[in-house]
This record gives sequence, C-alpha cells and structure tokens, in this order.
Amino acid sequence: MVRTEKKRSRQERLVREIGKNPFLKDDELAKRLKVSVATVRLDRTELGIGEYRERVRDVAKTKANGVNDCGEVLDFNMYHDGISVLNTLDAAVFDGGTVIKGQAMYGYAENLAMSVINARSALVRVANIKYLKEVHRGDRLVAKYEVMRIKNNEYVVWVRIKKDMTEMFRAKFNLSVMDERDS
Amino acid sequence: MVRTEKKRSRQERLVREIGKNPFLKDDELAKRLKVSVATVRLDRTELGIGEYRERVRDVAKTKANGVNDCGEVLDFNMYHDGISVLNTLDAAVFDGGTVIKGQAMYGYAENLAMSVINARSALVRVANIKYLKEVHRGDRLVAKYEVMRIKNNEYVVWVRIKKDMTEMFRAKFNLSVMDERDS
DNA sequence: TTGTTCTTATGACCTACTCATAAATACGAT
DNA sequence: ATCGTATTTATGAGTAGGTCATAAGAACAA
Repeated sequence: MVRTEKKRSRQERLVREIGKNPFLKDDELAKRLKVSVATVRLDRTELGIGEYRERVRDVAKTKANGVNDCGEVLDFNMYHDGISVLNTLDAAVFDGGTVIKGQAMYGYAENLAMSVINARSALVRVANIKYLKEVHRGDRLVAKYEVMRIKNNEYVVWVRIKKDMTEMFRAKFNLSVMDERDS
Repeated sequence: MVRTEKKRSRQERLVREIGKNPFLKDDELAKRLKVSVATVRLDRTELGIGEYRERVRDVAKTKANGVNDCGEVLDFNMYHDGISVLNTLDAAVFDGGTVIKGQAMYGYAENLAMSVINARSALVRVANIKYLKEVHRGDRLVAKYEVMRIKNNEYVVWVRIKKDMTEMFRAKFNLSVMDERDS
C-alpha cells in the first residue's frame, strides 16, 4: 500500500506552487516544500511537470501568440454565434493579486470574436469595451459571442461574458477579414 | 577605420531575425547568417542582445504580467499627459507573420493610460478602441496619452499611437482607481 | 523484525550558453 | 605586394539548471 498521505499532499502543493508561479527553480521549490531537490525532481517527473526552462518556454510561446484560447467551446455556429467556458487560471493579473487585467479579458474577447468569423487573423477596426465587474483568477466564465452584422468583409461581433448569470464584461468588435481559415 | 559594411548589415539582420523570432538559438542564427556561432555570440554581445534563455524568460515574464511596458518615456506629467516610444519587438503577432495583434496594442494602451493616472491597478470601465492601420513587429511607435477628464475617482484618458506622423491607433479609456502608487 | 515505499545523495552527462585567449583571415592604406 | 588593424573563427574552461541511473538511508505498516 502506498503511504501517499505526505507525498500526495506535497505533490498537490507542488502543482499549486508551480501553477501560481511557473518561474520557480527546483531549489526554490525544495525550500518551500522543505524537502530535498532530489525529491522535487522525483515529484515533478511523477507528475509530468517539465523543468524550469521548459515551463518558461511554454509560457513564452503562448505569449508570442497572445491569448490564444477560445476556452471550452459549448456551442458554435460559424459566422453566427457560439458559447465558450473560459478558464482564467493563466490570465494576467495585477501584481500579486487575483484581479484579472483588462487586457487579458480583452484578449479573450478578441479571440472569440475572430473565431466566430472563421478568421485566422482579422483586423480589428473598432472595439467598444465595457467592464462591468472585476474578474478574479479562477472565475468560471461563460462567454457568448454573436455575429450581429455582416457587410462585405466587415463583421460586427458582440461578446458577452458572464459569471453565474451576472454579466461581467461586454465587447463589440468591428472586424475586417484578411484571411479565411482552411480555405 | 571600421570596415562595417558586412558586419553592420549582418548585425541588422541579426536584430531582425531575433525580432521576428526570439526562440532562435545561436546555432540556428549562425546557419541563417552563414557565419560561425562565435560570430553570432560576438554580434549579440556587441548589440546587447541576451542569450536564448534570457530572451525566452523575458517574453514569458511580460506575458505573465500582461504587457507591462510603458516604453521609453519621453515626457510625463502625472495626472496630465505623457509621450512614450514603444518597442514592438516582443508584441504578439499573428501566426508567423509580422502584423501585431490588436490585443497587444490594446495592452500597451491600457498600460499607458494607467501609468498616467498613477495607478498600479485601475479598473477599466469602458474602452473605445480604433485601429487605424496595421502595426508590424519592429515598428517604432510614438504614443501620446492624455488625461481628458477627472471626476471623483473616474478618469478619462486618451491614448494615441503614431508611426512616422501617421496615426495608427486611438483609444479612450474610462478608468476608476483602486489603488494609488507610492501613497 | 522484515518488506516495502520514500527520500536523499552521488556522479556522469546534457544544453546553451559566458569569458578569456589565441590563431586565422580579410581588407584598407601605403 | 605588404603592413597593420579589424574581423572572424576556434579552443578550452566554467556555469546554471537540469536528466538519468544507481545506491544508500529513513519511515512506516504488517
């Protein structure tokens, strides 16, 4: 039988620590968990968590493409509308706190808007954004997006984001398409 | 007399290559520039460009905090206005290309707006964004930002971004302050 | 006490560098 | 053509932050 208790809870902490701050090296993690570096490495491999440099590189890669995430898509009708659940765990927050930055919310919304008009890359012409409530890291957000108008290559897309039935965020984008996906 | 011609143009190419793709290691750069790895390293140090791991880490850090960059601040009057030069080398671009995503431009603008009202973290209430021209990685942008109105804790800030006298981007933010800096 | 799981330590090897040094090469000016 | 300097390339030692294999020690359950 596996002793698990100490080990399991430590590994949970490990995941949380790295989740909160991917920029921790093994020796730092070892200090925090009060175990040896060797143990941290063992735990990491057991949990399939890569080394510092890989973690940092992965964060950097997603950054290079901006927020690039349409969440878990629950419903989707191309050129019409869609519903997604957003995971806010890796969104940018204000220093130390849990309040998610506007720019992260904007990024999500822009992405959803582009996805629904099937554009790998659309130029946003105009965006009108309304932040109704503070969003916190970990909030489970539901986004509804809808194409409101199409005129030539110009689309108007609305994105509305709720948490527990309460509207948190609203955006209207005017987009013009440069490039269609799989066409 | 410095021979410069070959060297200078190669170093320019180096900057461009790394600008386009910060995830290039010295050996890859050496292949592209058809010189030895040693030369690439020399060029990098002459140009003050850090090594692969630093570059990647920097990209990752800015991602973790969102765009967190007020550029080179040329002029600044707290609660009034400011002028910055933005470096677009690490901004998010569309897949493979050099066109900078709207969300990156938004991020810059949001930051500038917050900096001018001296807020570490301000809630954006409303944002109106107009993208006038495509911005490309490497473009040298000049941003002017200005507090237009203050009412209680509510600020209205305009941000205008130009490249070579041409306006590329315009944003109006309604912000409300949560927390003053060094107060 | 024994058997098993966990933890820690050790040493060899890896990548993608830096830094110092030296040799080879290229080119401009005389 | 040759000298002097700039530039390029190579070499070897050292670094951080790891991997991997191996083995010894500690903790615990039966």
